[in-house]
Amino acid sequence: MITSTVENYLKVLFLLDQHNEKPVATGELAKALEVTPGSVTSMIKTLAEAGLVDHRPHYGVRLTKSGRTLAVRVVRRHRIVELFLVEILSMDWSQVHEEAEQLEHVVSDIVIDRMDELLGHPTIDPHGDPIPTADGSVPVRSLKRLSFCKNGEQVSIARIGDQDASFLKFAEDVGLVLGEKIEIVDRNDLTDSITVRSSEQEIVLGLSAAGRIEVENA
Amino acid sequence: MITSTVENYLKVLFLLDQHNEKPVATGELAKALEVTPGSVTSMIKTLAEAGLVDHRPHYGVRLTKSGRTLAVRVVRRHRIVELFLVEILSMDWSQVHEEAEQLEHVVSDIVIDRMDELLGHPTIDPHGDPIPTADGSVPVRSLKRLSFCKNGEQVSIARIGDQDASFLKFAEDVGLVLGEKIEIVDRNDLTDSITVRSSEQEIVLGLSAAGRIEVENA
DNA sequence: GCATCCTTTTTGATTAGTCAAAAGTATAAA
DNA sequence: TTTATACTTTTGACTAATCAAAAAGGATGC
Repeated sequence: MITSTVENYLKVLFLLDQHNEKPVATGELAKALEVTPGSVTSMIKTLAEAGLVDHRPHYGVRLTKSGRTLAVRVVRRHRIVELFLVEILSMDWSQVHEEAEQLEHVVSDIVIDRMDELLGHPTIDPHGDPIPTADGSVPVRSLKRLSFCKNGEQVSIARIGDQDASFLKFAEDVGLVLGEKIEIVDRNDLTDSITVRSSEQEIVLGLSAAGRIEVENA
Repeated sequence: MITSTVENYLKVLFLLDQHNEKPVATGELAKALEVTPGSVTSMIKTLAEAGLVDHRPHYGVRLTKSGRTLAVRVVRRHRIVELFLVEILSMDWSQVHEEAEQLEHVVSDIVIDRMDELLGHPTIDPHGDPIPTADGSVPVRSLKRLSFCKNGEQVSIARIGDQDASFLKFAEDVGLVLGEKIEIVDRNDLTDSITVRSSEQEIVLGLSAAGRIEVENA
């Protein structure tokens, strides 16, 4: 039986593996899952025996095909649930991650299908992350970090993947919401900050905060 | 921490305790939870130490006040979720019990409140069972079994608490749905059956099946 | 009063997942 | 080459929940 714990290991492995091209280090996984490295090693052993991951000791872990399939299913559930909570239950953007973290392990396929239908087969979740399709394909978006934009560029907010509720709340408050068009007013390496103008106001962000926001050309 | 297992023990204890006036026997609990009697005894010991139940060995178990409070919260979550799945996600009556059985342990109070609001603060779930209020009170309905009705009585369907999906499906198919008005055409002890007329058709039921349907005077 | 039967409790083992701490490896610096 | 450092793996122990099987209670019949 696939427990929630296993689902979490696979999901986090999938999410970490997207950025890195290298296999995932056990320590990295331990940090992301908030367990000790020893726990990860022993669980990885179990997952490897079940054929869900490939493990080369002292090197790293990678999902197998069947591991990836399971992981993608969990991610799909998570993202559909998040969007559902925001759109249908009018919940706050910043609250839904925690909630979805629990629900992703128990909602049935039937429920997910209904939600998907009710939402009109959406392709992105409230944070701008792609929603994997029912057949397991994961759309890829080519986005760039706001911190890499140049003066004068016109872009629109495409993703704020951050899971920190207070950052999300701040972004929403200053009008940095998905789809919002902004112009780069001043990107300043000296002060380590970037100033952008939305339809409503000018906002100054530190470059590291701006790095957590992704945009596409408007 | 309150685990799902503990929540299930408390919930089942609450539901069993409603019918019986005697304390619940461990064997009864074991049957309802589909575990061995030994498992129940050891869990009951744990619950008793946590002050959630009173246990008199070789006699029976009863919820304490705090145990009951927790149990009622679980039942509230279960019933709101069931209704939500039927009303908002258009799921089948017969499927939602299983689903709610999982969800009841993970949905947050915020989500339950939103669902409750969206549903217009309902008082009964899809099976006709009362939905406990947020402050923990459980409305009582005075219903009688269809099998106890007399010829000529006019009643309306008030509750079909059965959790067997195929029985629920049958009831729905023949139009025995909540609120439906029916008349008792022939209650026959000899053939152990009862014939009722709804607006659409005449239906013959065995008395034991009729015992699983509860009605109120129309 | 005592044997019988059914239920309950106890005992010992098992599984999943975890942690703390010890032991082992790889890499980079000296 | 040796040593230091950082990371990974192993080991042993613990908790929650379970089961199977043995032991103990309690009610009933005679």
